[in-house]
Amino acid sequence: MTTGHTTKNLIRDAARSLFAEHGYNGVSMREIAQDVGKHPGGIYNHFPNKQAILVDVMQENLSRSHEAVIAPLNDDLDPSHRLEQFVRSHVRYNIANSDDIFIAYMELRSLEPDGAAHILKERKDYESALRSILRDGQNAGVFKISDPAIHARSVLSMLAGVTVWFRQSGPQTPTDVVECYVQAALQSVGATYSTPPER
Amino acid sequence: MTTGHTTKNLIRDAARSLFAEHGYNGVSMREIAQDVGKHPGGIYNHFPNKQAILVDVMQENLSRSHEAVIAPLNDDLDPSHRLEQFVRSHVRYNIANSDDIFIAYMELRSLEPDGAAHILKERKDYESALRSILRDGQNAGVFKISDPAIHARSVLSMLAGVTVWFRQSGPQTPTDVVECYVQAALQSVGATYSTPPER
DNA sequence: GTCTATAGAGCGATAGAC
DNA sequence: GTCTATCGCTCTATAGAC
Repeated sequence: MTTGHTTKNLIRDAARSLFAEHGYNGVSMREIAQDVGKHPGGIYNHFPNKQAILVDVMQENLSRSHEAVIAPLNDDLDPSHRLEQFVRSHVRYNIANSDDIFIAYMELRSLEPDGAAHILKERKDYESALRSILRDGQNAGVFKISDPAIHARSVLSMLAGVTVWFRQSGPQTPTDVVECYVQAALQSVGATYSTPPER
Repeated sequence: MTTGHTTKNLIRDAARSLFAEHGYNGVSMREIAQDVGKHPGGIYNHFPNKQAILVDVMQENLSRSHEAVIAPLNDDLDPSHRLEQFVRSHVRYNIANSDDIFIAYMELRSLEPDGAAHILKERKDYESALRSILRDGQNAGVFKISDPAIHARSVLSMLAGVTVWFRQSGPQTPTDVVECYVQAALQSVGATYSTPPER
């Protein structure tokens, strides 16, 4: 996913994959080094310590997901279509970057306080973008929700779940899965969902 | 949560709490021992190794949640009310046992193959109980879902998310939160949700 | 920038006295 | 069943040659 084959990027890519599979505490610097074909000490020429690799992986994901999901949101759309736009690009991003999403959810607790503060703030921004869509829809009377904050979190955890089970090699195509989650997410806040045009 | 204050139960309780906070790989036998006021070697009088503690914690959760959520399901009810019954008891259980739910989702990858096989089977049974409710509702024409299997997983991950943020000390009461998730879950499969009687 | 070598600490697990 | 003591191993991180 990272562009450029510098050693630093190779280390980040290897760490992302290993962290997603075994967890931050389940991966050693030796394993990361071996994955990029280098010797253990060499990693410290590119990152000051193990924690910095985790922070780097998480921050890269946050900026990429912001660019892919939050930035394109069109404020001129009505709440239902804005929500649909959000959910569709969010699920697409989750499927295409499942390792990152898995890490974002699982390894918050592995962050030391300094890194955690910045990353938690970016996560809050992401959550509040969805929450404001839900609030608009509630005020406009097109959503049926009793608490926008809780419904925002419930939608996000629902959509994060796709990374746990979806595999490109499985029976469903990404497009099928995206459409299914769009339906579930829109319906969960009481928005009307209409089947997309036949493909 | 475990009844009886035998040393074995105290070890299991301490491990559950520590595993939920720092992850299986982030907790040492020494920390568990210190939490129960014993010395490290003493744990091995009650469990053969660290992995056995994790398996024990997970299995206890599976049997308790089965008893609390799956066993009471009333097959005579129509799909909508059966789903509502499932979701309500499931969310209640998740809130009251958030450490267990967190561990069940996060530490599957920390299980060695032997323990994983049995626990994955019980999880599949749990998921298929929900899936069969969804299929019944789909066949009866009362749910709007394009794939019962995906919607079942999406409901379960939505409901598991409550453990990430809900705290008893927060602004919402458990009853409020349960009701909100019941609404979101029922609406997500296109079932009609009517506000519960005023309390 | 990459290597070898290793320091220093913490890990799971065991042995044996009581 | 609990203690003390310790083995053998792996970990993160550093030092210094090339």
